[in-house]
Amino acid sequence: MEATHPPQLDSTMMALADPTRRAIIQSLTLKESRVTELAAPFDMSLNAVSKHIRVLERAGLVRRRRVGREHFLSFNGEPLDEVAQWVDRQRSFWTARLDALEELLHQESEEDQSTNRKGEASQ
Amino acid sequence: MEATHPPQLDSTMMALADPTRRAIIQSLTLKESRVTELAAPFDMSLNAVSKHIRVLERAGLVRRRRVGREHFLSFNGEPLDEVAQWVDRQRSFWTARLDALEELLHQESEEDQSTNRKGEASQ
DNA sequence: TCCATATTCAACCTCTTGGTTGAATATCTG
DNA sequence: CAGATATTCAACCAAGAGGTTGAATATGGA
Repeated sequence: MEATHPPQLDSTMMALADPTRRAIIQSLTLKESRVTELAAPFDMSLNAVSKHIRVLERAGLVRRRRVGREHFLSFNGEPLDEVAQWVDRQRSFWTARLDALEELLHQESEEDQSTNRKGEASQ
Repeated sequence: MEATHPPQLDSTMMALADPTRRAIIQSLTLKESRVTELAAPFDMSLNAVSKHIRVLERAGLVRRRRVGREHFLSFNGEPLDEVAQWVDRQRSFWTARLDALEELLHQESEEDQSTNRKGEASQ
C-alpha cells in the first residue's frame, strides 16, 4: 500500500520533525533574519544550522532573498496549511467516532433504565 | 539555544514524519484494528509495520489492548492537539505580520496618491 | 587592495532509521 | 496435544540524518 499523501506533506512533516528546525521556524515567524543571526542562539556550528535551513527551504517553509553576501530568510506558512488540514481531519474522524460511541452508550443506558423500571413495576 | 518544545511535541512530530506511520494513523481513525490487519495493505514485512506501531505507541498516538494473542490497536488524538496548537501559532504570527505589512503598504499608497494629486494641481 | 564578514561546499564521522530474515513466545483450534 | 495463527525479539544491513572541521567563494569596507 502506498501512503496517499502528496510529497509536499512528506517533506513538510519531515522538516518539522527536528526541534532545531522548529526553533528556526519560530524565530522566523517573528522577523526576517540572516543566516548568521539565526545560527547565533544555537549550540552548533554555523554550517549545521545552514543545513537545517536548506531542509526547510526544500520543504518550502523558508524563502531566501540574497543581498550581496547576506542572505535574508523569511517564513512561508503555506505548507503548514496542509499539515493543519491533515491533523484536523484525523482529529475530526476520532471525535466523530467517540461521539458515536457515547451516543451508543447513552442509548443503552436509557434502555437499561426503562427495562429496570418495568422490572420494578412487575415485582 | 535549547528548543523550547515539550518532549511530547518532539516525539509526536517525529512519529508523523514517516508516510507509513501516517497511513497507519489514517487507518486507525476509521476503526480499531489488529496488527496483522494493519500490516496487510503495506508492501513490507509484518515486523516493519510492528516497529512503526511501536513508534506511534511511544508518541502516545496509538493505544493497545491485548486479548489473548491478538493486539487491538486504536488511535488517540490527544497528542495532535499540541501539533495543531504549534501549527496555528506559527500561522497566526505569519498572518499577523503579513497583515501589518499590507497595512503599511496601504498607508504608503494613500500617501503617494495624495502627493500625486497635489503635484498635478501645481503643474 | 587587503582584510573582514557571510555563507556554502566537501569530506568525514557517529548514530539512528527503516527495512529484512529467522527464531521465539503466546494463544487458539480441531 | 500438535499444528496454526498472532506478534514480538534479536541480529543484521544499507542509507540517511545530524553533526564537525577546514576550505572555498562572494561581497563589503577601510
